[in-house]
Amino acid sequence: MFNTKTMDNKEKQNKEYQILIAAEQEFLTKGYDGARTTSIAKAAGVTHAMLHYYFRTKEQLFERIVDEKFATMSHSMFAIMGDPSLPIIERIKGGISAHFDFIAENPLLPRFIINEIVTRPEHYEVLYKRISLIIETIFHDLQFEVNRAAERGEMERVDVKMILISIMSMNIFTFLAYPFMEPLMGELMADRDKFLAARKAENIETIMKRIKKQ
Amino acid sequence: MFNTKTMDNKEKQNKEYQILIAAEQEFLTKGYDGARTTSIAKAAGVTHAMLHYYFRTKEQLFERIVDEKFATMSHSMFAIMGDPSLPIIERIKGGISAHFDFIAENPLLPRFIINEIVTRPEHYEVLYKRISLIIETIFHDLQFEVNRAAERGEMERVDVKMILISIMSMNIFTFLAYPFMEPLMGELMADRDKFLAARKAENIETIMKRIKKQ
DNA sequence: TTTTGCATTAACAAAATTATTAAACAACAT
DNA sequence: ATGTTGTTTAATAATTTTGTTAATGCAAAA
Repeated sequence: MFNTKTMDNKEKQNKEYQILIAAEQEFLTKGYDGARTTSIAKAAGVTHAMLHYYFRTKEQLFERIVDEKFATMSHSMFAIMGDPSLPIIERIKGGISAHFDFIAENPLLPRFIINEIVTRPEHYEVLYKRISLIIETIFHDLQFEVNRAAERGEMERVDVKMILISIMSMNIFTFLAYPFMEPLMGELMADRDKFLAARKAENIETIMKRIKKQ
Repeated sequence: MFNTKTMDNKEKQNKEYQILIAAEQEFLTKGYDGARTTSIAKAAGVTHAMLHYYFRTKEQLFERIVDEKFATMSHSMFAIMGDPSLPIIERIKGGISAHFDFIAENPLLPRFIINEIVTRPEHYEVLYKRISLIIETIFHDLQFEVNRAAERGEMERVDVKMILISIMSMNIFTFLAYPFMEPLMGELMADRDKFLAARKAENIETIMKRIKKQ
């Protein structure tokens, strides 16, 4: 969603903003190639000339959405970091949970980002640097804590990078592949919230068992 | 890849087959919307009128690729089942490894399937039934073995469905998000094979710890 | 009130993409 | 040789989608 704090009500109701909202939905669900500027304009309740008036080209409108979604992705990754004031085990537990919740609120984000990077490598440079920075921050801090805890015999001395990948894999895949899991889960899937709660618990349990001292 | 056993050399060199090969590559990397029939024709070394002569429409050509890729996905899922003659722990270990290797040989498959299902729900019905069948087979058999082993105290009594999701999550995400991991992994990523071997080992280790008796 | 600047509309142009057709060609059986 | 069948090419049609423009409105500043 777009920065609502710096937008007053008038702005929220104006056409430019409506176009952004509609574009976000269209690009997230259909990707750049599948998105249609006419369809965005229609959903926003404006003529498609208006769309071009405000954003010039489909490409420029898309860039606006990409920027915003990359920022959201950064936030989601920071969520894994957890609360540094907690003991390391609790901290990782909380990080997994927070990351899961973040993706749950942005379920279309992972597919969008993955597709963008794979099919439009020109975006890669900017994202690469952004991710590197995040990873440096999270990784060094966490690995330091993990090493200390391992020395105290509280947990295994694990490679935090590997653990981070496993956490992201399990959390993100839940939403990427949600449509496939219906036939797999049967009854449990009937209630989406129930299923997600069970998956979150399972992901936490899996990582906890991976890092706990045997 | 297309059934090469029933195709002699003459057929392999013919235009229809070349179009299929080119279409597979184009659709897998760019998706339906991003793919261009002219680009497929060019890559196949035929005029684009030839493409329409053989396959009538882009849609029909695409269906051919979808059918083939859905079949490949089925095979990948069966790989998780492992060798039923082995003890359950070894069997699951082998299943994870085989599944990982299968995806490694078809790294574009997961993104293609996920995008198809999300953006073209009309395919969902056929896939739903196909997955259901596979899952029934794999799940019942594995859960039965797991329950027996759990009674003998050899492992935890886990929900096999949850374990299957975790395995697929970690194996598939490795390839879905491969481009993102470069900044995360640094040196290790320099050698792709080394990284994949490390990831496979980590996925196996994670699941083993999850199911082993504490 | 005039001017200025942005917003809006409708019509249209341009480009890209998919699809068709008519005619030429080749292989081959009769 | 002739007719039949399927293949190939070049040209072009049709459609879809993106982008532009000129005219008009409208509200606030000068």
